[in-house]
Amino acid sequence: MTIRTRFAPSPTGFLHVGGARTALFGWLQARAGQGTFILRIEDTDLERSTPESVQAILDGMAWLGLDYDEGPIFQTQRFERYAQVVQKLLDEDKAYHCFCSKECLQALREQQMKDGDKPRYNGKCRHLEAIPEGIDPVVRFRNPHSGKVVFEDLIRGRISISNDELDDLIIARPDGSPTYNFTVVVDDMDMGITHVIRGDDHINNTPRQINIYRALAAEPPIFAHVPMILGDDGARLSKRHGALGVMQYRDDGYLAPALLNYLVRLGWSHGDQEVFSVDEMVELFDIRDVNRKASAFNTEKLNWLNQHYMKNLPAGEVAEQLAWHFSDQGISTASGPALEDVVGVQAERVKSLKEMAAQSRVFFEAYEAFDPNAAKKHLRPVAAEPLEAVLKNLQLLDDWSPGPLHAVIDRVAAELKVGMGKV
RNA sequence: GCUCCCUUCGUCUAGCGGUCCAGGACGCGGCCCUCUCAAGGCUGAAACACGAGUUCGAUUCUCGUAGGGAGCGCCA
Repeated sequence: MTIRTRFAPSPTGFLHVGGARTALFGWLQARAGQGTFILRIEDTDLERSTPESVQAILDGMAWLGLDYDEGPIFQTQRFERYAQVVQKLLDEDKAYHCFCSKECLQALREQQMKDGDKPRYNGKCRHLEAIPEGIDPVVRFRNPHSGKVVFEDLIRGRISISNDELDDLIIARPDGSPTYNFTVVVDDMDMGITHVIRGDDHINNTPRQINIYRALAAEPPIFAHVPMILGDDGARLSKRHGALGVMQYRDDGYLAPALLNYLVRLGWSHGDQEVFSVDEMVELFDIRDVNRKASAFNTEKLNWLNQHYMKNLPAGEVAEQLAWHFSDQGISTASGPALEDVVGVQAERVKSLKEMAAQSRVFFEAYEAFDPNAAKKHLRPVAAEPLEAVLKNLQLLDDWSPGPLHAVIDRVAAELKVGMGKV
């Protein structure tokens, strides 16, 4: 069987680390089996979906190097297909129109909660003889009343829930637009998805989705529900509490391979190995080895990995990323040492590229100001002033020349009795 | 409230009945190296949530308890 996986975010914000890890797992599973990885944008919520979010997701995935073979496929472009399937279910009496008002359903829910029951639709419109006038109905899926749904989750193991816990969910709104639990099924079915790898907040939706597959006479895919990621403090990682978009990590000076490595080790391991190249991940990863419990994001460890990659990746590769930070910080690197050399000297002193650029600023300014060929005559007053004092104090000014960078760094640092972070 | 799910050092994890008075990594402490800061080497403290049961033997299997999470939308 050729593996087909997909990542299906809804474009209502940036790509955060939790989503990125889910995408990574799906991507790895596909790459490992020479399968296909598909990107699908779940934008059926017209209210909250934005083109900016779509772009943010695309940017995030591109930065991480998670390339997809098919897509992006937008659900909003498949409304015709959904309508067709809804009609089919209606024709086969596997779905029905429901005329209950939102208010009525709300009242029902409250009553059930009050009685200590699990709120669910009571099936009032299941067998309606008279069709009420003047109401645009929703369409509900006729869920089986008896029996239970059992499935083998690749990560959680066997999960079973009895059908009487489930109610008849709405698959189409009065205006005909489809709802999530229905579109996922139709899409995954149409796209031939073999492994559905998604966040474990979807576990509870899975049984009802399986019922829809059955109604459609389709074989359900294999499911793998990955646990969520908690914040540094162990609390839920939410947008307003520490959740950052992956591009923020780029801006903060992290290398994509470091973030990827960190993310893959969060909830997954291969013996005692900590460092994985992308190729190794592809070779060793198996979704079945993913842990069940939620894990807390640990920035300290990410920092360690980031530095590891700054030191061990080919300097040229790191320099490319570093260049972005120099320009981001408005530092001219026109004159001065080669960026590869900066990486070579600075990598073991800082935790991020952003820091590396910031701390190298003084040297680039020095090079510019003390250019032996031209700058001797016109020291740039503003930038050169404090630096000049430092160098004079170090008696470096006389013999200054763009020599070995690390010697200068070491002498400046020694004089100031601090790490370069303070310079 | 109801249903489903989770539980090894502070954190990420190894462990798939005896090899575990529980191993690795980040972080933290100490020592060494060193003109500073790092980096590097060595080293130390630090965990099987609790209670029953199964078993000759449980971190590992079963069941409870406690704690945590998710879902219960005409959101995805």
